[in-house]
Parts: sequence; structure tokens; C-alpha cells
Amino acid sequence: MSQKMDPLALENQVCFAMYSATNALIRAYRPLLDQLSLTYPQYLVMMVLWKESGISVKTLGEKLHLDSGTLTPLLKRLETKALVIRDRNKDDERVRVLHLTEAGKALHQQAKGIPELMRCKVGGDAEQLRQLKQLCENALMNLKD
Amino acid sequence: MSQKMDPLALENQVCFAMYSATNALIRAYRPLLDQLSLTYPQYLVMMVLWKESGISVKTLGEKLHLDSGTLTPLLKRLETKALVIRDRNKDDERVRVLHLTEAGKALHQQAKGIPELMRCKVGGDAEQLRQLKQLCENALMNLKD
DNA sequence: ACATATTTAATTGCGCACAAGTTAATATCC
DNA sequence: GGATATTAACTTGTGCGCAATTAAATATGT
Repeated sequence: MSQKMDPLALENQVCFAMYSATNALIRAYRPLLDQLSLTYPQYLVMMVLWKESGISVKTLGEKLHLDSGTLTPLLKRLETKALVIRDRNKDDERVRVLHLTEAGKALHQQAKGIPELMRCKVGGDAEQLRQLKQLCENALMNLKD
Repeated sequence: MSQKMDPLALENQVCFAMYSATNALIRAYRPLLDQLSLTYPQYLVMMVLWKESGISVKTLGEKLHLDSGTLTPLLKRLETKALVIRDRNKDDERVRVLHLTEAGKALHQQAKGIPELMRCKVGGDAEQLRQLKQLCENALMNLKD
């Protein structure tokens, strides 16, 4: 049977292509994020909080598609770096309310240049990037069903 | 400034879309791969070895874009499961030569149904999947440059 | 009101990814 | 041949992802 038709060949795996490209992308972010002392998942958390401070771990997890098993230790590390405060909701002691410190807010300025630098590294025109993003979002939606 | 134009908004991140979709995909593989007692990266290694046994860790790493820091412990786990033999090249004692056991080869049959089952979960027509794969491969190539 | 169920986060344990450094074998240069 | 450089794999340490479990606070039903 030819390679072209074998569903179990590496060349025919959509997921492997996405997996490899995502790993490479996160690797490419590293030298930029190192300057902010952030990992890529930490950068995602900061992006959410720059837009909307005071949300819960649950809300953050829904936005990022991550659970508390991932987020709790990550948020503790951001707290250790004095970027985030892990407060508690006074009306419901179960929920953590996440706030940025002044240092956390200030980091937004330093991050401003990152998207443009990354666009250069990934290459492709705006239309291709829009398509890639859309196809990934469709796949995610189908998998969440 | 509107969300649409803010490069630091989550909705405008190609990488986040890829990252979330890849995580979801690997999560969707899990119930299928559990039946073979494989993780997704282990499944990738097995796919390579089903095609071409007797390769080195270095060659395997080039195909999967992974280094020995990832592969060495993973291969040891596959050896513990008696799916892989970690031999040595007689002419160059530095290189590990990877072989499948009979059980490792036999697993190929059990894996045959997985690609079709996954295609259903991801959804999208053949053309969209081809495009998604191609766009990821382009991005990976640019990032490797 | 009290028992039961649900919800939110935290915890535990495992397996990646990967940077950085180590070890051992082979290749290269003089 | 012997010193030096290179190569292949291994090791160590950190930070995810995530399944599964636990703990504590709140909600619900009667």
C-alpha cells in the first residue's frame, strides 16, 4: 500500500502537523518571553488578566481551556513573581479572585512588541493566518461538542 | 482600541488557537490510545517504527522534531511495556538502534481503526483537513528555517 | 433545620517538552 | 599516535496538561 493512502503514516497525520507546529511556535516564543520571565501558558494567563482582572480560576480556565490542576500551580508561580494576587471572593469563599499587581499591569507595555515579532517568525500572509486560526477553532469546537 | 485590532487579545492569537486545538486533539486520542496502553507521543514513535524499524534515536528525533531528552525516557517506557528493544549499533557504540518486538509489531493491527475514528471527532471535510495540515507544515518550516 | 448534592479549587501522580550539562564513543588534525 | 573536537545519547531540573481524588464552601430538597 502506498504511503499516500496509509492512514497510519506520519505524513498523513493532521494532528502530528498541528502538534509539531505548536511545539515549534511555543519554542519560538521562548526567547521573547524570557525577557518578561514568562512561559507561554503564563503569557496566555497574563493576556486574559490584562483585559479583565478580578475573574475566578474557573472563568480563566474556561477562556484558556485549562483546568485547575494546570492553573493553580501556574498562578502560584505568577504570585511568587509578584505579578498576580490570588484573592478570595468575600461572598463565596470557594472562588479565587485573580488580580494583577502594578508590576503585572506594567508588563503589558513590555509585551506590546511580541505579536509583531512572532508574525515574522511564523511567516505566511494575513489571509493564511486567518484561515489557520479559523480551522483550528473549528476543530476545537467539534472536539468539545 | 477595539478588540479586533488589539494584537495582545486572546481572540487574535493564531498560536493560542493551535495550542488549544492540539491539546483537545490529544485529549480526544486518549480514550482510543488507552486501549493500546499508549500515550500520543508514544503512538507517534510507534507509527515511525511500524514503517521503519532499526533506526537511531537521532533519526527518530528528526522525524518527530523531538530531542533525546524527550525520547530517551519515552523509549524506556516502551521497552518496559515490551513493545520496543533499545539495541546498540555494533559499528558505533554511541547510537541506539530501535527495534519492535513481536508485540510492538502486532499493535499495528489494533491501531488500524484509530485514524478513521479521529476523523469523525475532528470533523471538517477532506479539503479543510488537507489545508489545516498544509498550513501547519508551512508554519513549522518557517520556524525551523 | 438538616441531610444531600453540587460547585470551586487544590492536590497527587504521571508523562511529556525542552534547556543545560554530562558521559562515552568516534572523528579529525597535527 | 596523541591531543582536540565532534557526535549520540543520557541525565537533571523546571513547568506544563490532565486524570483522578480530596476538601471545603455553598446550594438544594424536604
